[in-house]
Amino acid sequence: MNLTLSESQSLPPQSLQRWQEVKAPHGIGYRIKLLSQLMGRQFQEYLEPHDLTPFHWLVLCCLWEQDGLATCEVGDRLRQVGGTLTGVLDRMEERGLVQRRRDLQDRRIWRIWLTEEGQKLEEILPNYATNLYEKALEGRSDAERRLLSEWIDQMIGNLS
Amino acid sequence: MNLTLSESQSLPPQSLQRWQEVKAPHGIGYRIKLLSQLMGRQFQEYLEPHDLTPFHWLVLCCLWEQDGLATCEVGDRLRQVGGTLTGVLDRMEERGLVQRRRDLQDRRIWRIWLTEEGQKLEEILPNYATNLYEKALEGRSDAERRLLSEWIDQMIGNLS
DNA sequence: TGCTGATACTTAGCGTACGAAATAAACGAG
DNA sequence: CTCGTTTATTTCGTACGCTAAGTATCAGCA
Repeated sequence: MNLTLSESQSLPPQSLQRWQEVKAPHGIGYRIKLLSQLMGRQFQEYLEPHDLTPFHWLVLCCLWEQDGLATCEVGDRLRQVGGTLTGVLDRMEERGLVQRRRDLQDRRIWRIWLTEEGQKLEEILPNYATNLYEKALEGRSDAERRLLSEWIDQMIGNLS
Repeated sequence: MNLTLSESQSLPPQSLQRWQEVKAPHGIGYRIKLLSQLMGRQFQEYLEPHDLTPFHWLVLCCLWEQDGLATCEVGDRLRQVGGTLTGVLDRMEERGLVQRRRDLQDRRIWRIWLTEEGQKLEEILPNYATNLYEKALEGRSDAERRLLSEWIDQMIGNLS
C-alpha cells in the first residue's frame, strides 16, 4: 500500500468525512491552543505561578468570553472530546475555578459557571491570549500576517 | 502581576535558561511532530492500518535515518524526555518494531535497533515525511514557502 | 583503590487526549 | 403514551508528555 500524498484523495470516504465534519471553533480558542503547543514550556511557565495548566487556562478563556457554557460547547470551542473534558473539569471544580450546574430546561446538559476565583483571574491575566498570538506575528508586514493567519487556518481544517 | 508580553523579558533567568537550552533537533523530525499535531486525526488515519501511533512512526523515522541510536539520541531528535521514551519504546519492542541492546563500550546506554518488521515499514510508508510537510506548503510561491518555513522555525525556537 | 560527580535510563505520579461503551435525559413517530 | 432514536455526559482503557526521584554505570581524581 502506497501512502504518498497523491493518493490521499483515495482515502475511504468515511475517513475524509470525519476529518471534514470537525466543527469550526468559536472565537480564538483553538488558535491559542495551537500556539500553546508551539510555545510549549515557555507558556506553562507563565501559568505556573497561578497554579494553572494550559488546558485550565483555555477553558477559562472560553468562559470569560461567555459564562455558563455547556460541557459540549466548551468541547467545540477547544476541539476536545467529551471524555477529555470530564477529567479537566473535575480538576478545575476541585481547584475552585468553576462550578457545574445542571441546565433547568434540558437536564442532560451540565453548564459550567465561573466561581469568584475564576472571574478574578481574568483581570490577573489580561490580554494574554491576544498578545500571545500577536507575538508570533511580531515584526511581520500586514501581507505576511494575512498569509500566516490564512495558512494556520488552512492547516487546522479550513476554519472560517 | 501583569503577564503581558512586554514583561516576558523579566522572567527569572532560570526559566529563560530552561527555555533556551532546548537542544536543536537533527533532521526534520520535530517539524514533522509539529505537523502531525496540526494534522491531527487525518495523520493518524494514515498510520492506523499499520497499527502505528504517530509517536511510533516518529521513532521509526529517526531509526530509518540512522539505526542503533541511543535512547537519549532519539529523545534529542524528537525533543522528548527520557521518561516518555521508556514507555513508547517498551510498546514498540512488544509490538516487534524495535529491539533494545546494551552498548558494549558504555553499559549505561541502551541502543535501539530496528527489527526486520521495522525495516520493512520504511518501504511501505515511502516519502511520507517529506510529502506531509510539502502538502502544508502546497500551492504556495517560493517566497511564501520561505516565509512559512522560516516562521515555523521561529515559532519552535529558532532552529537551524 | 575508593570517593565524587556526571550521565543514561527507569519508575512513579499527574495531566492531557482519544475512541468506544455505558448511562441518562429528551424527542419524535405511531 | 410508549418505543426507539438522538443527544449530553461519564467511564474505561490506552497512549503520550512532563517532572522528580531512584538505580546503574562511567570517569576523574586523590
